[in-house]
Amino acid sequence: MTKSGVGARGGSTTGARTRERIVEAAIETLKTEGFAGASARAIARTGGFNQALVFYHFGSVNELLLAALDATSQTRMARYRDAVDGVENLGDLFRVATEIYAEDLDAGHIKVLAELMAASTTFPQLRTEIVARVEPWVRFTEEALTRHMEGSPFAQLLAPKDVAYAIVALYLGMEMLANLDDNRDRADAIFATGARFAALFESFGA
Amino acid sequence: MTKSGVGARGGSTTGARTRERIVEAAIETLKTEGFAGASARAIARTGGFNQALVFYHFGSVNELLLAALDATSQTRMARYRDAVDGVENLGDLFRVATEIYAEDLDAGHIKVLAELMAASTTFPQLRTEIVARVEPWVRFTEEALTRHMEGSPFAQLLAPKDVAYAIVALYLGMEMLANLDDNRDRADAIFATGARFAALFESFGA
DNA sequence: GTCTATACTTGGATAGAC
DNA sequence: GTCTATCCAAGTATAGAC
Repeated sequence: MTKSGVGARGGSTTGARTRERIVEAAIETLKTEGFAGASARAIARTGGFNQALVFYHFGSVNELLLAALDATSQTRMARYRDAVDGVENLGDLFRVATEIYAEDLDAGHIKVLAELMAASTTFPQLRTEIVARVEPWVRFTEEALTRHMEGSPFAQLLAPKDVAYAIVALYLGMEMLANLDDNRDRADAIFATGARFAALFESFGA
Repeated sequence: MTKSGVGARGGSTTGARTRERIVEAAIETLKTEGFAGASARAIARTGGFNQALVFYHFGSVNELLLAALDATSQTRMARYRDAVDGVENLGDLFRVATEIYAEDLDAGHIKVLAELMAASTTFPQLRTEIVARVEPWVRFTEEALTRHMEGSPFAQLLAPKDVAYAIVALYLGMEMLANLDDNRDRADAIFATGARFAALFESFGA
């Protein structure tokens, strides 16, 4: 509703840059302080700007947080798309997924999503919005799987849609667990296990 | 710190029953309103008692919420232990896990944990406490797996500890996703896929 | 478009009556 | 051990100056 005046010229006005700064600060605060700590005041403190700007540019804190989720999702999706592009087989897919996931974990990208998902219990208005932002990830995973599972003898056993859903769930769960004990090793071990499995699959498929 | 006077006789005084009522209300509120909605006042409203009792009996809201997590964890652990007791093979294990997980999802048992895990980002004091309460679940899963994977040709490929960690992560993630879109079907599909896999494993092992 | 000031609300927590 | 009353801190959101 409340929007800054970005003209039809498409140039980035000062207002648009401020919006970006606010979104960045929101992401950072969400990562380090969690949802309950991501108040307008805390976000403003993080970004070094005025608290009232949040409401001027985004109307409410929750709307800002959704914009923050949009921003991370977009950059992360681009990264994943790019990385998955050069993949030739299921083993490669696993290796690539392992690497990027390590990035995610270190940088806390998934945390933004996880925090907002948990918060959507308290703020039902968030739910629909978040569903719409999770769905592309399930679809992306499903498509990547479909491409590389075709012809595999496991294709009949495993519906890509289900596997994709499970993988997204696993990512979320690992993020939560890893953040809890500050231990990436176990997530790494899971990927290693998955990789061994993928290798096994391919030996059957050959 | 602040504790009600439960005497050495072990009988349940009125104070002890009130504690229980508060814990139950906390669980209920956490499930329906989420962490951000689980204020002392909201919990008191749910349980029909006075808000000040939370502080008298538990010192702070967060300490109450941890007590709530303890309570659900205990009853759920008992349920899982009981159900897994009669299991003879990996296929059974899957069937049983599927059934109880459906209960969890419907009743929102895991939600209590998921909400508190997300909140632990904001309240670091919660973290250590929650780690201690997650660990038994990983261990329980690991032990159940170890019992039924022995002798399987996959035992060398899959370290029970890693698989257990992955399963706990998967449970958490599925809970979050299922609550998001109010759709249990996909979680069911994942279990069904897992069951087909377990059957495949056993056909190899026989 | 950004800042200051402020109104309003909710929640944590305690004191003191019962 | 429970309730009423209250204090205080923090947060959302808006009005109005700049």
